[in-house]
Amino acid sequence: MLKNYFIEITKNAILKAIENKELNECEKLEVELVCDAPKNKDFGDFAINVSALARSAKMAPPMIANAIVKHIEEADFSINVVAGFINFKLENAFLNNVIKDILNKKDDYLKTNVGKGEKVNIEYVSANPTGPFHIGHGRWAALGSALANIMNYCGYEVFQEFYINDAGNQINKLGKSLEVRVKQLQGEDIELEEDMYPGEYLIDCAKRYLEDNKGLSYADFAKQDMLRLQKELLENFGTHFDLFFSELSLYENNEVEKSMETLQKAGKIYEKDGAVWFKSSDYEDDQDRVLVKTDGKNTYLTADIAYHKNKLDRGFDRLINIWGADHHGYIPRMKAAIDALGYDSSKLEVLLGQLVNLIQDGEQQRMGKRKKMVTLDDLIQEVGVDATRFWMLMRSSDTTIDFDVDLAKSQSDKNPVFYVQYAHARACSIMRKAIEKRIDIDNKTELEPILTQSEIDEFIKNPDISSIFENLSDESLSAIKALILKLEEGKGLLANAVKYRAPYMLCKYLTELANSFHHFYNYTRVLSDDKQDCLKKLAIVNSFRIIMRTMMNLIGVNPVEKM
RNA sequence: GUGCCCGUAGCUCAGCUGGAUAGAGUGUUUGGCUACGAACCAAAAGGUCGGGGGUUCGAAUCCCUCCGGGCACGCCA
Repeated sequence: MLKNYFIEITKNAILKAIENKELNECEKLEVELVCDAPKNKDFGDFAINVSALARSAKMAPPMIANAIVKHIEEADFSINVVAGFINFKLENAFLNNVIKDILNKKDDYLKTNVGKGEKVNIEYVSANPTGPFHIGHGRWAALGSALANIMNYCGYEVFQEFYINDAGNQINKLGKSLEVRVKQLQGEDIELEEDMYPGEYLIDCAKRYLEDNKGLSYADFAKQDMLRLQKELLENFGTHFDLFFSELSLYENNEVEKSMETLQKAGKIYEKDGAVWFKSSDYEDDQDRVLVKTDGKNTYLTADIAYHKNKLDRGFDRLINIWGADHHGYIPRMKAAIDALGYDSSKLEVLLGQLVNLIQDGEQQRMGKRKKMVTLDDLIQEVGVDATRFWMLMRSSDTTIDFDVDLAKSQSDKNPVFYVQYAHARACSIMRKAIEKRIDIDNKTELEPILTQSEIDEFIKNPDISSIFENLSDESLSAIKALILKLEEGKGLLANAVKYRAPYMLCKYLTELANSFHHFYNYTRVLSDDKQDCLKKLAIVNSFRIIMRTMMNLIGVNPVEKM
């Protein structure tokens, strides 16, 4: 990465300057120098601010900068100093190397080994199998799968998991609700009771039950039916799980019992008021938690402890759970349980996402509290998978999303995803045009294509685009430089997105990159009869296409070639 | 009351490991298609970075405090 390259150079120069007594010793030599693009492009392409050294070196920032610069040899770049900033301006050879590198590594160009092979389990969505997903689930599905993709791409060994909450009381309720719906279809005069599931989706489920109940109970049939629908939707939404883990199986395999025993042996369990308690207040939790209720049934936590033990026993170095912010109070007890079981709770990382508010008819609605709620399925039908995913991912997960359904429908073509896809499709179109036959407008005769695919392939093997930096307009030249630098930025950006578990950074980057391309396109004619010139510019277009599709694939948005 | 998240342009949001003139999309106004996709580009206008204090050469960014909005504080899942 270019930024790190300049930081290295600068650090070495600092050492030399100190050696020559041109710079006072500074304690904060190990300070992290930050390299960024200057606000003002006239200063250069990258800038390092040395003001951070000012205090310990007891020198004014400009003097420090000048002392350092003496020890940097200009190569493919030039330097100028403004105040405490050392500005680097790239020469053309630098840009040429970026293009060469991208065309050489193709879809692997953005890879950095951040993960170092660490085994990570990402658990997300994990809904009850009692009905269709609401829009909020869509956020977790998009976030989890995008995070899994970028971590996997950057060197983690990622395993994606969905925990099926199929053991609780809600399954009985689901079964009873289905029973009523079935009997209604059979003509019985019977109504749903107060605490049953009112959704009309169970009517369809009842129809399927009547067609073929497979010899299952109402509850089992409904559960399997709902789970099947959920799985279908998730796959359709570009979200793939390696494992759907059943809560019920923890009971069937006695794993709940075993983890309870482990806690017992650790002395972290006691009885009080007819219930069994976990002494989570021995850790960071502010109070103890019930594991077995007075009615003899387990709480949700009890099985969840066994589940996390199961995950840890499978040898993951790290567990990432994606939870809605409404579950944040649950974190301390889960961490306490992991510690009490004898594992390291720092292996558990909980990514809290703020909720999605649904706005309908100008009114805010609480998720799942209304009968006529909009499901994720409805939304996808209306605006499509790509637009939905992009919309869910483009905001930091720390921000509550107000999802105005009507706005999303009416303005679906204003969704930034189309801007991004358009840029990619445009680039693809240019690539196509280059090898297609043309029509001469004046004579209405057919002309041979400008280039053949094999000519392009040959050029791409060892591209040299240096010469196109001559003979271009100022606008065109600066647009090309900006585009190439933006392409190069992708690698560092992706590494950061992984580090901060923040796929939204990719959306922002994609929008910026698309803008750089559109800008470039506007000032630079790519196709012409000059074959060599064409090949060089196509190399840039192709590089753009590669970075674009790599990033889009990572967030699960389809890099369409035509639209 | 306690804990967590948020408060930045009319609206939706970036920027928050402290650094140059606080950015983008959208909306408004204006200019740009006889050549590769105008679903595009460019320009203008638009700001007490919620208020106040503090640390610092320097604060949207760190600390304290207050205000406003959201979420959670179950023997629900």
